[in-house]
Order: sequence, then C-alpha cells, then structure tokens
Amino acid sequence: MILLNRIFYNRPTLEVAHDLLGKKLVRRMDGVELSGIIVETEAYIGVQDSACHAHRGRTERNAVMFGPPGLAYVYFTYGMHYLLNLVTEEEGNPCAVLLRSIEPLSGLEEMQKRRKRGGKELTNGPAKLCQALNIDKSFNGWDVTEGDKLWVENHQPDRPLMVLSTPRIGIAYARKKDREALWRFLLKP
DNA sequence: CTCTCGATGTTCT
DNA sequence: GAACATCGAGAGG
Repeated sequence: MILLNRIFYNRPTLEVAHDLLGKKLVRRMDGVELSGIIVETEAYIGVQDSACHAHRGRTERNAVMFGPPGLAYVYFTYGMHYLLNLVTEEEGNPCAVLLRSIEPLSGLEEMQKRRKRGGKELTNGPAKLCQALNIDKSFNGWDVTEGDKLWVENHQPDRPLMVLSTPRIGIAYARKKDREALWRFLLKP
C-alpha cells in the first residue's frame, strides 16, 4: 500500500485532478474497509476561478481550502448532501479537487446499507459516494496523508487509463470562461 | 431512456 | 431572502 503524500497534493490542481483518476479512495471504520477507484474528478482553482468557493475570499465554510495540501474539504449543500474535496497546491492558495465518482472495490454490503440502493447508483455521484463511505462534516479538515480513517493510495490499474475532460457540472453561476473550462476529468470505461 | 421538479438547511448578501 | 460543486421520484417516450 503506497499512501499518497503531501507532495502529491502540493502540485497544480489540474495535474492532481488528472492523477487522482485510477487511485484508490479508502475509508476505514471500525472493522470494515470501504474503498473504490476514483473515476471522476473536478478541479477548483483558487480565487480567480469564479466557480470555486474561495472566489470571494476566505469564509468559515471554505477556510480549509486555504490550509495545507492533503486536507479534506467537506461541505454541506442543498440542505442534505455532503461533498468531498482534497485540498491542493501550496498553503494559502485555496484550490481543491472534488471527488465526483468512484467505482466500488470493497465493502459493498456496508455501502448498500447506507445508500439503500446498489448497482450503478452506489457511488456514482459526489454526494452518493459520501453517503456510501459515511463521510460527513466531521471529516472537514481531515489530513488524508496520515492514513487513518480516510486516505488515498496507489492502485495497480487493471486497464489502460484513458482520460476524458469536459466542463464542470452544476456551476451555472460561474463566469462563461470558467463554466466552459475543461476541468472535469473522467476515466473512460 | 429523458426530463422536470421538490426536498431541505447552511451560507452569504 | 436567495442560492446552492445534488439526488431521487415520477411522468412521459
């Protein structure tokens, strides 16, 4: 098991978003290990990115993005969903990668219990994977380079990794330039 | 399969 | 008071 370290996250956000594809996201809770392969990400790139929460400066909610790379930025939205990001770039530069979809690897039974549905619907969305892996606001600020309850590790790919990029999802509020930027990355099935 | 719409509560104006 | 980095149910094709 090779845990991704802070140096991995302390790089340009587009590189990190791309390189996280195919890596293994692991959530360990008492006795059970839930994991999946990251297959979809989005980059949110600092104060100049009008889609990024840090666009209007530091607030209580987005404070973690201003911290060191390798922290989890978890926030609550639409009154019911948690979304998981990993902070990138040097401390003080508020950037992060949103994890949008994983392909379940282990702990599927436990995931189904939390999700109340299975198959494709298990972890194929940013709020779905948080529900499946039992990730809530208590993980905001969590250091994923320590490898305790939540981390990302290298994984031997079982296929050649083909990466597609598209505009990001759900950011109609952003400026045209940022709306159209190809900052969403997916593994080709 | 696609599209529309309501849920629900925190954050920011 | 409005908006929200979403999801799932329900209607229609």
